Amino acid sequence: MILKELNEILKSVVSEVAKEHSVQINPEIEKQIIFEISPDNTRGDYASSCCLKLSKIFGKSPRELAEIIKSLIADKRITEIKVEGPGFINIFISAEQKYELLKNVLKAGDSWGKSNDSSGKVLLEFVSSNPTGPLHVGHGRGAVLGMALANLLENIGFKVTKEYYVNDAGRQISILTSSIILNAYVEDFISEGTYEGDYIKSLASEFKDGFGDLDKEINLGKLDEDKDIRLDSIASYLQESFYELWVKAREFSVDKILEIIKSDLHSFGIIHDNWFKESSLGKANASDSDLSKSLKIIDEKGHTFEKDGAKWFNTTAFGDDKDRVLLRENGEPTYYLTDVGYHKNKIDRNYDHYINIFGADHHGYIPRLTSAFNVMKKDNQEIEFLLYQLVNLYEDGIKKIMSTRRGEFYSLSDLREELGPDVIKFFFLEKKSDHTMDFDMDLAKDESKNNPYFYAQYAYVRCCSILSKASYDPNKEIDANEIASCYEIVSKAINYPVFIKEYALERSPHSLVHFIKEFSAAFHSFYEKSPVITDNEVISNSRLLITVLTKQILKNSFNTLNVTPLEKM
RNA sequence: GCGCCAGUAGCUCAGCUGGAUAGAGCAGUAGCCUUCUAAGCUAUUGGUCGGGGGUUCGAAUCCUCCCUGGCGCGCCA
Repeated sequence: MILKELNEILKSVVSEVAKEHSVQINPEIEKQIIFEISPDNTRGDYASSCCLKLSKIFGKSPRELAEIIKSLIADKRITEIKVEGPGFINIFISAEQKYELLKNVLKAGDSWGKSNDSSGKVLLEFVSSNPTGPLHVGHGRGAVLGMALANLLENIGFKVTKEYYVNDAGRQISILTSSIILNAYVEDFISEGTYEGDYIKSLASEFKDGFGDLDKEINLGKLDEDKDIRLDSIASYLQESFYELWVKAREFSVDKILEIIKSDLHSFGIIHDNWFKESSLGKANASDSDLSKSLKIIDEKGHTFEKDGAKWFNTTAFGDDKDRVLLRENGEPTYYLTDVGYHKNKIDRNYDHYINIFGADHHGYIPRLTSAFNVMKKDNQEIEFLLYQLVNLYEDGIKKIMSTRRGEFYSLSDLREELGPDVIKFFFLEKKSDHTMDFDMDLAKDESKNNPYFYAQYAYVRCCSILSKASYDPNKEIDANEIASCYEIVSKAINYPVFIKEYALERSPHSLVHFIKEFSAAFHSFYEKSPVITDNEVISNSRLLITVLTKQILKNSFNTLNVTPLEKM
């Protein structure tokens, strides 16, 4: 990469000057000795503001320092170097050199943008929605974000494992199991608090067809008025009196709903490598379970205490605002402990980076999980969290209500059936994830430049359309100046790996969407003012090269976002 | 009350590890189709970057206080 090489030249020149002036440069400042990619050609191809930052320690004015550095920079690819403004160094690359650099893009093809700059294993956990129903629209945002992030990280050399944590134990699953049994075998019951909706009814009837009739009747008897007490007593009654039914119904429900979730995800092209079941963590009192192992470590490191008959973890020592209970007064593990155990299991699987994508409503959970992780982790392991905020759907300018009291809700698959997966992915990724999003369904359906998804796809379609009529011939003559005049397309193409790396390290797929929008705009503009297929063979071949490059960069970008580029519209 | 996230053009949002005149799309205004898809392009109007202080050569960006909005603060999961 030319930018990397230019940065090395700049660094060595600066350190040379520093030596002459007996100036010490600390690593913090050294990081700032770099060139940046210029957004337009008025300031050259690359610019550095390092002299503004270094002027103080050199005891010289920024411009003065810039002139010294300028005089020492030499590289055959640079045609011009200028000191401008308060002390910026702007450098210009020759058109011929740009053409040479573009050949690398063509050579790399689909792998342009990929690198091995980073290394290490990443465990990326995302979605992890409870297997109690189909995914809703909000889950979709987390799912799409996770997939795009995984692709970005893989582009720059990380080995990423995508994991889904399945909460297949606990109270919600008991309620789900009860819901299925009640719907299958009981005529009339109080539905408040149970899972409802068409998917429950159809699963219940499917289960009844498979399991058959019961040999005794379910008699719920008198039930408490309190919803939670009622639900728990139904669950324990069913579990005790109909054990086989209960176990079968639970397995059936979880399996079936996981199938629904998987199919929701697959229809968006989202594939998890690993489905980790909470039930596999074992019991807290089993000596070699993940739960007991994690308890033991936190205990041994002296971070637990007993209070009110429960076992606590002093997470406040790690920045949490409250200490947290691990084992309840009755000896049962809390949900928190199961998550701690899950992370113990993750740690033992020896990854370098752990990334958890959570809905923003779980942000309060981060300090306590980080506390546990840091107590249990091995050296050099680190954890980070990415949050995504709510999605509000708007249709005809009106906020769409996504759930009803009957448990019927407007699901992710409903949205997909209405719009198709790709435009949804593009829209979800367009905004920063940690920001509430208004999703305009009318705009998503619009087939005009107002819709950024169509606008970008249309640029790709135009490339394909041109290239179906003529092809770039690398052996024929080109006009380097003609190519270099397409500054934005050329600059973005040459520097594409730099952008990808930045977006991956910043964990910001939304920046790639903005890149695509800008890049498409640059191509549409080019398309209007520069007819590609002309009588002039040299000009045509040059413009065909621009078209080929655009197609390639758009393709690689769409692929990274897990969006399928359209060849025709 | 405490914590997290946000407040940038009429609307939807970029920019935020300090740097050269604050960007884009929509909406508004004025133009461009015998020519590779006008499903598009060009030009232009529009901003005390929520408000007050501070840090410095320089602040939308960092610190602090305040205002407004969203979310979260269980021995629930």
